[in-house]
Amino acid sequence: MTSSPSRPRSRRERPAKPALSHEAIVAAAVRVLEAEGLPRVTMRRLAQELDTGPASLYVYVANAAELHAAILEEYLGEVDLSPVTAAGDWRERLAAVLDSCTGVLLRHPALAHAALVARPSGPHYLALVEAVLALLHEGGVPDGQAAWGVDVLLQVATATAAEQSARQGEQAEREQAALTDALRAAPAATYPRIAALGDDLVSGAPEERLSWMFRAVVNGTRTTPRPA
Amino acid sequence: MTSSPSRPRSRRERPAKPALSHEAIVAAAVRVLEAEGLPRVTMRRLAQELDTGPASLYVYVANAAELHAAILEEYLGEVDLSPVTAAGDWRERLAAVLDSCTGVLLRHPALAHAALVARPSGPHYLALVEAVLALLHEGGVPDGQAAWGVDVLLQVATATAAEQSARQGEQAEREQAALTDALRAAPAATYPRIAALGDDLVSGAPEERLSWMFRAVVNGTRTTPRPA
DNA sequence: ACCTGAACACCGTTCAAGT
DNA sequence: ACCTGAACACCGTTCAAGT
Repeated sequence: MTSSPSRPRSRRERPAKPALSHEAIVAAAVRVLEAEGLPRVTMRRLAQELDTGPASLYVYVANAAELHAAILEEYLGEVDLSPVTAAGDWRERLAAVLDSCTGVLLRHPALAHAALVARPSGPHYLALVEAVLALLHEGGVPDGQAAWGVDVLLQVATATAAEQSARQGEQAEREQAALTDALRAAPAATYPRIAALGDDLVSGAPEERLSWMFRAVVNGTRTTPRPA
Repeated sequence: MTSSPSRPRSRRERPAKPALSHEAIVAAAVRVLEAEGLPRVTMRRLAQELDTGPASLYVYVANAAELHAAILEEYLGEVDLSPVTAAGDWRERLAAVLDSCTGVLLRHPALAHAALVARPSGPHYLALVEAVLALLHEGGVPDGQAAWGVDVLLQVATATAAEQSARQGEQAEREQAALTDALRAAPAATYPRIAALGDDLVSGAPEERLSWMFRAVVNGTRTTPRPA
């Protein structure tokens, strides 16, 4: 955000050469992500966006992985935490927070994938952990179980988004079809339970399944004591 | 490593130019994976290993992602399914199968990561699904819940391995330390629950936590009815 | 002291041209 | 018909050299 050195304009089309900084790089990354998708968020593309060479970015960012984590932190701020203080059943409000989290990750597919690799530790991530812990506490879940349960819950939210987002495009649809076919064609002699359950294995809308998953994991967290 | 064209040998050090096939490519991939790690399992490296150009591989493999899925299928054959027919508590035997699955994925780190992206559908994967279903059935878990539960269980096994394997190397250790610090330093005013739980959030050995996770998800699967 | 051009060592995938 | 050399369009990261 440098000022134009010649004549000032009330509204410039684009800042000629914004000063480099960690913040500016993350902002550029978000811009490119929104406009061109995460595969294009590369050090080189970002350098181009910031009108410099790729080497310059390494003054502010350790590597590409750290950058991905920073982008993730940024987006975690979009998770709707209002259900924490809303009225209603704590389970439903917890599911709402987790649904929002999955939704944010799904909105920018490959981001979810980054979420599994990079462990964030910024304020937005902490706020999300706090929200889940607060709702588990409200539901009377013992502290020790809540402490470990928050991990599984966020993992399910993240992994589901990562899976879903990976299964986009024609190739992934063929893979999904291959799995459905393989399950249906599984011989009852070798795979009796698969045969017995049949289409039930792939039944239900994704949201329905995800919602059940969250409830199941919450119930498990509530009822499973930690080892002594 | 070409064979000498002059005199024949009873035992060549290495086949001069193995015939190309999907099988041969996967075998070469496993070889390179074991010797050099997954980052080196690239189309180009494999082509070199098979003494040809990268373009030739595309006659037998659609793309790099499909190849990763094939490698994963291969390794899933190493999962120990013997607990299915062993004696003892079904929960413990189910945990043993899932532990073995996580173990296989952890043995070759980045493989787990591929497992989240590529949905396999080969016989080894089906056998794993069958094993989990059989044990849930033995435990009296209703069919519908088992059908959806197997997804969460394998997801937890996979995601845990992916997380763990991503957290290797110096950089990842610093990230983990940053998270621990951030949790400890979280001000009680903004993050009361995090502050209340303290070190409990990062307590326990990884295996202990994983074992608890499996038990919690199994319990949740057993007790959470599917929507009508 | 701070920044970066240019290079190093790679990628996946395609396609025209060979056998 | 089957295979592939060479090219296209990229990567992340480093470091010597500039200002």
